[in-house]
Amino acid sequence: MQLSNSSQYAIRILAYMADQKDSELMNATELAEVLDIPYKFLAKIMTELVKVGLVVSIRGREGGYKFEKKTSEIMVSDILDIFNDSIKDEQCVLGIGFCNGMCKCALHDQWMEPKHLLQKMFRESSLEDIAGRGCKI
Amino acid sequence: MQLSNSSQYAIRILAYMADQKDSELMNATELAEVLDIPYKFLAKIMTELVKVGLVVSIRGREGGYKFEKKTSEIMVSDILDIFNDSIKDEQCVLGIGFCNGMCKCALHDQWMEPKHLLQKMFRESSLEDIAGRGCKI
DNA sequence: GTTTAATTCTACCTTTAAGTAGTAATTATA
DNA sequence: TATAATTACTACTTAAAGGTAGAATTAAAC
Ligand code: SF4
Ligand code: SF4
Repeated sequence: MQLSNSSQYAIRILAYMADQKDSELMNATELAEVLDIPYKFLAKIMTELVKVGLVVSIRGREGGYKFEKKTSEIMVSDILDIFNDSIKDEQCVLGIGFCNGMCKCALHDQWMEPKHLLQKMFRESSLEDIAGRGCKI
Repeated sequence: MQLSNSSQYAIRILAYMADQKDSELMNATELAEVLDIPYKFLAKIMTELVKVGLVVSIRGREGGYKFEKKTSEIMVSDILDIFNDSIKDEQCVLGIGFCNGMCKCALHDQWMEPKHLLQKMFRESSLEDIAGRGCKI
């Protein structure tokens, strides 16, 4: 009942980047150091973020990563999607989900409300919301 | 963002057992067959359920498993606890949770409500509630 | 052009969850 | 007492996630 490591790292990376508005371009070495994420693993994650178009990479000397879109337009759910961690509409709490609407277990209806709250939270919170408070996550 | 396989299986097993009130004692072979869970894996899970005292096992010929407590007294969260899948009070949505109360990200407060709903749901739903509807989960 | 600081790629290693196999122990029943 | 049916135990294998290493590639700077 938790996000994958990759999602957690990705969120922390992007939130940190969003915080450093002044220095547009951030390199992997610094990110890994300050966020205490294994350098190579971070690089792997960054590559995925680039592939999916959230950030762009500038290769070569003086290179680094920067946002492709405004941080207010990048939602947490966009990040979770990449690592297949977002909550699908049809997802059962238990993860079982054979049961059809006709024959519901006691949890079925109770799950709707927290599910919607979570989806709303992930879909409506942008990186700008998460960062921009002067504190690291 | 999902329960482990073991938790899912355990819930399905116990829910099925709860449904079969007539035949008190259920054996692993039948459970594995009807629930379509690998026999050996099921046996392993059952051993854990026995260890933790949710069910008792009768060994030897004509043996099997039966509940130790009333199914109305076994809560979903009791099962999740066994496989370390329940939602801890201090658990952050993102799973990060370095952040103290002083410096909260935008998700921090939004997470409280769905978290409490989920905890309540797991803690207050018994096996009797989940089963007893004539449908398999 | 060469050097150098940076990203990217491919392939591998490690750890944990999931699943399997075989055998020992237990007990009702014939 | 022998047999068959059943759980318990120990150890292994497989699959997936998490993480690492090193070479290849890129492009600024000199
Ligand atoms: S009825 Fe229960 S087990 Fe089935 S899909 Fe709904 S919540 Fe999941
Ligand atoms: S502030 Fe955000 S990241 Fe930190 S513990 Fe709270 S929810 Fe988690």
